[in-house]
Amino acid sequence: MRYSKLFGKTTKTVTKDAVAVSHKYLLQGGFIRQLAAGRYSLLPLGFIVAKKIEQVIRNEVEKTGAQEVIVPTLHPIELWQRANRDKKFGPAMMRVKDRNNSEFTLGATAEVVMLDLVDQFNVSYKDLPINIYQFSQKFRDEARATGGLLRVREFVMKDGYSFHQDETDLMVTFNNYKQAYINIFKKLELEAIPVEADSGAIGGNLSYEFMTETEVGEDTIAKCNCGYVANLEKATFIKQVMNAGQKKEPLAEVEAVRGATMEDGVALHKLPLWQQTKDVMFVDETGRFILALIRGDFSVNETKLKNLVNATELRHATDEEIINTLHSYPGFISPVGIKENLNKDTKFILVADDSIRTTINMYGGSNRQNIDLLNINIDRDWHADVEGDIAQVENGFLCPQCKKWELKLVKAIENGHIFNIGYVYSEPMNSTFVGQDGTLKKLYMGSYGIGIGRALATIVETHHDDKGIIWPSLVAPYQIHLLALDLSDKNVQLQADELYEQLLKKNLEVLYDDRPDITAGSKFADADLLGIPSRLVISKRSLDKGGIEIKLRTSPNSSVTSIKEYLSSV
RNA sequence: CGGGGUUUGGCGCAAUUGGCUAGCGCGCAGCGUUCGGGACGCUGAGGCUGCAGGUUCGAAUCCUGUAACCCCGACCA
Repeated sequence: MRYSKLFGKTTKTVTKDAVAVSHKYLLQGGFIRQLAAGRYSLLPLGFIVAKKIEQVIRNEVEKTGAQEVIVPTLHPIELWQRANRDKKFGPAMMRVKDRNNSEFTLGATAEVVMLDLVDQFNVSYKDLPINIYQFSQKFRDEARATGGLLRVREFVMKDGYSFHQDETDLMVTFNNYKQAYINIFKKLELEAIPVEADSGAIGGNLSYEFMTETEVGEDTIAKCNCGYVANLEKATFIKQVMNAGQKKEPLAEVEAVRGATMEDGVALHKLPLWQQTKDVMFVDETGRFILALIRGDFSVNETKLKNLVNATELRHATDEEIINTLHSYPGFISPVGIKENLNKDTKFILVADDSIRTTINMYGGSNRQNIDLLNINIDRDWHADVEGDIAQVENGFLCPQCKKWELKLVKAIENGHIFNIGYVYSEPMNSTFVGQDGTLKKLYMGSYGIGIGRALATIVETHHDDKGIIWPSLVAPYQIHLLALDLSDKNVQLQADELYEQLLKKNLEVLYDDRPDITAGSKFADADLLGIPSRLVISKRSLDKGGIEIKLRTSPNSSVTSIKEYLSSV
């Protein structure tokens, strides 16, 4: 490609809106342009990279037996409703109507469409597993798009789906896919760690996210030197026993004129934070109140809580609700006696983090203003409806795996996600296959996604220097960046054009900077910015030295070789 | 959705006690000199100052409304 003819140019300045490095360099290099918030065009350079990433994915994924298909972008809303997905995905779904007033959703993911497709073939166990995938535009009305290509509202995703007789059968494909993803990210030179994760809106009981550590990541993962890694929504830690063995003292009521914070409680009672009860009141999407109880030095992870109590949405209860509906008082909520004060029609559940068992004689509110209770003990003074882990991991907490080292929280980008979905969709959609015994059985399902644009941006995030991008060779838009300097010199011009033609004849991917009136410095700067792996310079000077100068983007040094020699080496 | 901010040629910015023809740099086009790390000179094109309404002799500047975009948070594959 002659650079003079390439659509999309480099720019010296870039909008101040570009905060993430990848956003900045991709704009500056002419890889992408923004249309609207979270909606980007890929220019030729960006599109070539995207296609190369797709090819890497295609090659690896097909090793799992996956076959490529393509399904429509607009999905009949009824299909999503049948699978109960419209509620789970909710506001992130884009909806449109056609002229007949039929409602569609713009595909945010395609589990139900693929399941419906498979269903049409009346499959038997002999057909299974079925393993299909596509590359297609996905639409998600994200609350907030950020970081250029890192989180967008419209993007190309590779989404794969597999259908099985049972979980055992799925696990074969699932593990193959896991390996395929590991291979893909290795080839893309993205260090993506498989992390056990929450399945979120896709559903299912086992999922792995492939996380790449970067400063601009929007997810947080907990890591330990021993190798333990988990998404914050899933990560656990050792909750050390504090005073659990001690003697239980009698429950006592004391006056407590204090503020509503944990610190106020510590200051007033001169007792450790961990001995205080933390009482957080949530309301879920059904209007059910959820009192989450946890040791004072921990905090509640809302995703864990949601999963534990089967809620899809949580919000904090308002002061007004705490006073009028729950007959308690903000800052003085207590598990002791709260249920007895409720009206019959108030839906309420009391959840305790298991850390509550590591300490006794706790102190905290009494559901009345300015009165605290001392020596609160579970089982004696109150009972939890549900007990489990709802605690948020924090830096320095003890690793649950090795039980020796501290967990570190790091920022990461989720670049892929594979799900063991099970019967989440085949159940409501009644999707079945004929088993060996002749009876109908439910299809067991898995799904596997990678966002192309996000992978592209993550590569830039992790492969750049202060001058620009450094593309891994497999996904570089071109392999060779040929710079011709001194083009006013006829000889140089001739030799450069000739060299370009020769390289093309060898089927090499060459970007030829043939701009006649651009200074050397600009061409070098652009070459650094674009990040093509190997740079060739042909100029009066290089020809005087015997040929062309070769420099790799990754190296500060260059060498000169004759054109003939170079051509025979590539 | 809550908090903060921004909006002036393609990009980065300036001009507000309301007042000349809305400036500057980059970029773009033409000519010339240059030519190994973002050269220089001259010339030129390019703006309904986000949009709508209002106040005024006069609005980029004041008022009202509205939209888009960015950041933090909430949310989220």
